[in-house]
Amino acid sequence: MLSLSKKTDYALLVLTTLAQKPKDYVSLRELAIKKNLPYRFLAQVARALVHDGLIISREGSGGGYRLNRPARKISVSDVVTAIEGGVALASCLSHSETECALAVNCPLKKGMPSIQRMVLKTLTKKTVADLLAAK
Amino acid sequence: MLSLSKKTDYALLVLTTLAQKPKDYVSLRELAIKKNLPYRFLAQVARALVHDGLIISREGSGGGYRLNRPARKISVSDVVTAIEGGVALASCLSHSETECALAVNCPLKKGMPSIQRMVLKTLTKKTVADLLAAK
DNA sequence: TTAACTCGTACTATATCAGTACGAGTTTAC
DNA sequence: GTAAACTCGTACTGATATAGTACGAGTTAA
Ligand code: SF4
Ligand code: SF4
Repeated sequence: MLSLSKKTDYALLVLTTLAQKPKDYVSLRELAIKKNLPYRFLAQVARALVHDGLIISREGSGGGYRLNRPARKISVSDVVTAIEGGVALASCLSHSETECALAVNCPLKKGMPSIQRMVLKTLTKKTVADLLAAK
Repeated sequence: MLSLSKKTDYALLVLTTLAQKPKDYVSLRELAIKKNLPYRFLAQVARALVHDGLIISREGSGGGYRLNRPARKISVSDVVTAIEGGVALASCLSHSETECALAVNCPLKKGMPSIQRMVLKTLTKKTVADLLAAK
């Protein structure tokens, strides 16, 4: 089943939650308890989002996380990239990994990038704000 | 990394190959040898495609596989469905699985279907014929 | 100084993926 | 009629990815 990872799902959940209080620093532990989610796991997710500059953290008492830019400027693609490291529908489309051995004379190779682009475009168009607006 | 499984990649490879000789029954073993791919594994993939009616098999000597309908009528979405069982960007979008415990009061739940639809639309629009045409 | 936070890495259990093993059944050619 | 060239189907296995847990260090406010 083609799907987003649970981490990515959680990430979107965190982001939409933060988007509802854009100015406040929200405690992750509090969120974890309220939603009954594993805090340590969420923390990993949140840190990845910080690392990619999607959210900002403030340490110490009274700290927490808040969005680093407006929700409408955070695309699903940004989130997938932060958490999963990007989109590569075929392994020959991945920058990091070693290229597929079949690349030479592969009847797909030429056509795949177009699909990849279209999917990526979809994920780039959809923002956290859109997710909330659909409420 | 968001990606299609290797099985799906192989499936597309098989389909584009068959699309090049739409009338002939192509031996899978021959293809496997030519492309240096694991035959048994490919056979699993091919059978799944037969099962979903994307290709037709003929047993016995001189047999093999051929497309069951024109390449432009076989979408990437069809292939993903045949091999991976579908697309469910979030687990609450899956028909078969048990629904997510967070579904009640989840700020994402309302917005996810729209993304799912858009991705699905992309995958439905792209056909095996398109993949070949990009050659 | 302690309580409420985040940061960072290492570990573990489980599920999925990728592939192999094995044998049965079907059709054509000789 | 039998051998060769195919597909069919399930069961198993090894590797990798996912979904967490464990543990402790560092930071800030009251
Ligand atoms: S080269 Fe062909 S087979 Fe290899 S990953 Fe790209 S598309 Fe798939
Ligand atoms: S309900 Fe919310 S959290 Fe659960 S799967 Fe759907 S989107 Fe993700």
